[in-house]
Parts: sequence; structure tokens; C-alpha cells
Amino acid sequence: MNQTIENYLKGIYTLSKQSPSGVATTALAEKMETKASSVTDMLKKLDEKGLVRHAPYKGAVLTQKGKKIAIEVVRKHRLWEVFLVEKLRFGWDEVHTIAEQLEHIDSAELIVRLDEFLGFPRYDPHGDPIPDVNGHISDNRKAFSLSEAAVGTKVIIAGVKESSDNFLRYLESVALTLNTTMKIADRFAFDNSVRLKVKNREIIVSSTVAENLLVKKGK
Amino acid sequence: MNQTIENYLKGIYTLSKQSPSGVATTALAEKMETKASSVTDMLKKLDEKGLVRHAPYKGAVLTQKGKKIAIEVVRKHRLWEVFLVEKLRFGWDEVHTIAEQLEHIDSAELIVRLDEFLGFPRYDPHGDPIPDVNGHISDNRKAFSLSEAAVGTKVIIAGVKESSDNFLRYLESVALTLNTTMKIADRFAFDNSVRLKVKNREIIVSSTVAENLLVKKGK
DNA sequence: ATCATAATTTAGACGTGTCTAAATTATATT
DNA sequence: AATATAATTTAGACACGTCTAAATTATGAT
Ligand SMILES: [Mn+2]
Ligand SMILES: [Mn+2]
Ligand SMILES: [Mn+2]
Ligand SMILES: [Mn+2]
Repeated sequence: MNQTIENYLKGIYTLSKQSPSGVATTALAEKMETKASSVTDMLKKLDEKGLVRHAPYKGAVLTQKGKKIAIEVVRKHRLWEVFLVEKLRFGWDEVHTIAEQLEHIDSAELIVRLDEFLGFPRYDPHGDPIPDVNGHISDNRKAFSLSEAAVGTKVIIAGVKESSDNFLRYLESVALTLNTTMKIADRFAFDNSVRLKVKNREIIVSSTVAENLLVKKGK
Repeated sequence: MNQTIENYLKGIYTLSKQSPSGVATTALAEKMETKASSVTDMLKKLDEKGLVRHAPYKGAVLTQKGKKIAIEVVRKHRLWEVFLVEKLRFGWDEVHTIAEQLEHIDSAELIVRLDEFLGFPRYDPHGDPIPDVNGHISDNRKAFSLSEAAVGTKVIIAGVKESSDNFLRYLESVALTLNTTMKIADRFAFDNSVRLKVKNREIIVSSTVAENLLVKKGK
């Protein structure tokens, strides 16, 4: 299994959450930073290999075999991200491109040992759940978007919807990092921005930020 | 810089210790597990890129630029080997193929932090010196072959000349691992096999083993 | 239902790294 | 010095992953 194929499978897997009936060629092309015609070529190959079912003009769906590989890649990606942040002290905005490479290292035993070395983490540095060795994903966070949190409640940052480096760096700079507890002080009707109380300080975040920040109920 | 090129440069670098005037196409082909014609093709490309000087029929020599890259790859390979053995508890015979992949991860900052995380190791699990960040290799082991050690002297295992998995597994199975202290009890003239005293036990190793085991003076 | 537009696929090409078979050059033997 | 043999390069091909331009199919607005 090579890198290109693994990256395509992961891309299809990610996009299929939004469009379970079939991932569009154009959407996948954008995700993979390539051209639609290249995607079509690759989908044909993946179909021949039994990793994807590709109905021309109808989009692509992972087979069980393809999904299994995709989830394994996600597991490896997230475990390496934990390693980079917890052991090598990288920031959560710095680990994506490195993990993007490390996820393709081909050694099952390596991942078994890495998992153990890290203490069997359940979530990655962005709050995303780490699939177990059988590919099962259990997300116990009960997370919802900050834009849906009721005014007056306390919440804890549980993850991000969007994990672009820009967004992560913004959050880092205003000290809104994973597991931060905060109180929803206000939501302003005119632009849906949200005022938060974090420890001793207050901060107002835009509706876009609120939309993309995942929280869970706090005490 | 891609994997194939890095592997070729490393291969040329390793072989050039035996033949500094130029690495032969055939030798490189065997090392790279490919055909001589493929090697010729690649040497032409590397020459064009300024990484190698290739005089047709005369062999290949690394340029400064090529040597720099080769040594960086060696540095990364050996640091990852230390990680695998020291942190993930792999055996020294299990790490080569994994490090062969990890050495190509492209991130200078990653290696800086890995080096620090490992406590700036000077030698890898096979006793080979780890080049520093500037590509300088300092080998303070003063190691020599066990086959040259005088009878009656005490020596410490400092490394291996040949690091095939088979040889490493043999050494592991007879508990002749890095930093083991032993006394040269005898060398038998008829086949140059060597009797060693290690702690409370005795073991006889063949001349081939003695030839490929590096030792330094012990107390 | 027709037509314009957008999405997708196909056709033909290219760079990379590899191969086999044939040609060329170096080397060793006589 | 001529010749046999080994080493090396060249010629031509192929799989992979990509591209541009052209053709095809789907969609939705009228
Ligand atoms: Mn990747
Ligand atoms: Mn992540
Ligand atoms: Mn390698
Ligand atoms: Mn080593």
C-alpha cells in the first residue's frame, strides 16, 4: 500500500462524512490538491483494486477494505500527532504536515509500541478521537459547537471542527486551547459573536470561531 | 529531495568508504537491489542535479552537496534507531527497516527535537556514531576488530562491522550486546576462533564473528 | 422538453524510476 | 598486441501518477 493510495483513501474517508452516498470528483480533487481528471484516473485504479466503488458520474464510496485502510491511516496520523505534541513539545498548529508523512510508515508493530509508549491516548491534540487497533472509533466527548452553547452555561473546549493552522494559531494566541474551561457570558444577536469568561479574563470571539470550536458541558 | 535520491546518495556514501576513488555501478546496483542499467540512469540524473560526479565507466563520487545530504540521512536514520530501541523497546535487530523509512521524513525541526528528546546520543544501537547537526562525525570509540584483540586482554563491545539482522540476532542470542565487557581467553590457531570469558560464562565465537565484532579496550 | 452550464470522463502526453536486450568500453589472459 | 570476458552504458519499453484539452454526461432554469 503506497502513500498516494493511502492519501486518496483518507481523503475519500474524510469527505464521505459530508456525502455518504458518494464523494464527488471535484471535491476530492480540491482536497487532494490535484485535478479532477487525475482523480478520475485514480478512482479507476482504486476500484480495480477493490478499495473503492466508483460509479462514473456518481461519485466514489469506500469498500470495507478501503475504509479499513483509511481508518488505519487516521489512527497512525493521530497517534503521531500525540507523540509530536506530548513528547517532542510541538504546538498543535505545527504537527499536521509532519504527521501527514509519518502516517505512511509501514510497520504494525511500530504503531502498537507507539500507542503503548503514549499511554493509549483516546484523543489527538485537536480533540479528534483516535480509532482503536480494530478501527473502532468511540467518541465520548458529547461535543457540540460553541455557537449552540446556551448563554450562562460553563463549557470545556473539546476540539475543533476546522483544524487549519491559521485557526489553531489564532486559538493558541488567545489561549483558547484544549480542555480550557469557560463560561458563555453573552451572545450578541447582531453578529452572533460570543463573549467568554475564561478564568480572570474576558474575550469576544466571532461567530465563525464559535461555529468551529467544539465544546462539552463543563462544571 | 525524495526518497529514491536519498537512498542512492546514502548508498554511494556508504560504499565510497571502501572505494573512495569512485563507486562501481555494479556494487551500487547490488546495494540498491536494482539493475546496473537503472543505476546508470540514476547516476546521470544525480550528476545533472550536482549531487554526484559520474564519469562513465569510471564510477560515481559524491559532490559536497550530495555528501551533505547523505550524511543528514545517516544522522536521521541513526537517531530514529535510538528512538526505536531506547523509547519503544525494539531489539537492535528489528529497527533497520523501520528507520529506513523514518529517515526520509522531511522536517529539520523534527530532528532537532528528536535529538533533544533522546538526550543528544552520540552512537546508535549498533555502535555507529551519529553525525552532528553540521554533518561532522566524531568517533571516539577507538574500536578495533575482535579478531585483532590480543589474548589475555579485556575488551568492551563497541559495535558491529556487519549489521545484518542475522548477525545481530546471533549476538543477541548469545548475549553479546553493546557495552558487554569480556576477556580474550584464547585464540585457536587452526581456525582463528576465539574463546571469550564473559562474566561467569565462556563462549567460543568463529573467526567470522570475531572479524565483524568491534571492541574497545576494557578495564 | 430544451438548452446552457457545470461536473466528469476520455484522449493523449509527460516525468520518474524501473526493466530487458543489445551495444560499447575496460580488463585481464595469452 | 590480439582477444576473451566482465563491466557498463544505451535503446526501447513499461507502470505510476500527473497534466491539458476535448468530449461526454448530468443538472437546473426557463
Ligand atoms: Mn499523508
Ligand atoms: Mn489532528
Ligand atoms: Mn531509506
Ligand atoms: Mn544502525
